[in-house]
Amino acid sequence: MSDYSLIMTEKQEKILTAALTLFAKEGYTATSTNKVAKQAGVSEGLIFRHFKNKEGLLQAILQQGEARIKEMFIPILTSEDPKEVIRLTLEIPFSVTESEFEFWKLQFKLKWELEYNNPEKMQPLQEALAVAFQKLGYETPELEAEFIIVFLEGISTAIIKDNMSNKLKFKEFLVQKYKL
Amino acid sequence: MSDYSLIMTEKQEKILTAALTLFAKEGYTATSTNKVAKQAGVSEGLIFRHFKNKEGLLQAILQQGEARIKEMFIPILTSEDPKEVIRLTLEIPFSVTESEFEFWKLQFKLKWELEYNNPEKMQPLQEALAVAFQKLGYETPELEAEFIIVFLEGISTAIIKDNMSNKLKFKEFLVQKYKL
DNA sequence: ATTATTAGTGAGTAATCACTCATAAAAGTA
DNA sequence: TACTTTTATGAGTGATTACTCACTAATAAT
Repeated sequence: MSDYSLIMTEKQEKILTAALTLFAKEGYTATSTNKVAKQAGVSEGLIFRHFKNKEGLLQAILQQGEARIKEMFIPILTSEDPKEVIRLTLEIPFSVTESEFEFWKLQFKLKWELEYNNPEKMQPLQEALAVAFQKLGYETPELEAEFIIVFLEGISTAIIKDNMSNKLKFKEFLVQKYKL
Repeated sequence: MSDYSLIMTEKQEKILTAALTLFAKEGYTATSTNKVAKQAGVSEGLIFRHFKNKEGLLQAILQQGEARIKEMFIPILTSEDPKEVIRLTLEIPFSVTESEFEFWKLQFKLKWELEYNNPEKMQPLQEALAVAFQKLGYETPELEAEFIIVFLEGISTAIIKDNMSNKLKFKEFLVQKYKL
């Protein structure tokens, strides 16, 4: 995976923004580079000048987004309080801001559209959860941690697809369930 | 949604089988009708004779598969034993047979690729779960039911993507968690 | 001021897309 | 057997695809 410079021209950023929006809404394969160019108000050729090809454009988007996601994990991975680790983890899908929403949706789409499979991205979080459950005296902390990770996939999907009856109530329910 | 006859020629079935395999593996949009025809050993025109267009082909696949899925739900929805209702529900993703696996994968892909969104498909199951949890004296049976439905999405994803460390152990863990 | 480098354009290209259609083979019916 | 209907083919079509390239505009370096 090659790196993309952080210094960008105005048009380069407009391409990335337009592509993220369209990829998240219509899907990567279904979005043509022509469409991206029009949305960004840019000639189609410029996309290939800056990002080499369509896949390079996608990689640039992913690189930017993943850097932002990693920052979200820092407070969880550095916390010493086991209950806080669990609470912060469960809160992740509820705290996805408007601006990050598109990127989250894109990631879920890509998981199924391409063989963009990286469960190891959740590994550090899962290990932190296992430690937390152990501290709290749970019998099988590793399984409890895996349970949460698996569950996280479900909540995220429900939230992104807007299939959750009442987010706040559900969140309170989770807090109660784990006595956080 | 139009109906597709259950009586089919040999080639018609070969088209459906090939399309299911390819759609599940490569995705609906990314799979060309030309590819389907070649995999089925059939001329491309035949697809359009039998299924009108590419979307009709997809609908025929979904119609067949959904009928099979519905049958899987019958024993759960008719059971009087609340623990059995919960146990059978949690067992669903673990009991997806080899032949049904492709269809399950396709459904998950379509959920993100197209706006093929139908959470109401799970509604009867969710209601049955709510009744079950109420019978067992849970404080908030509706939220417990929603919890299971949300969780089901996570387990199914993990199993389809083969991200589960040990299916059997995890299943036992769930049984213990709900004292089934 | 001159040169070199980068940013940006837009017409053009081969390949692929879903889909049509004229025609033929096969199957069903009388 | 003769006729009708259905099944099947495969070449062909216009639209769209990702991508190239010759060229110009702007910026940076000497």
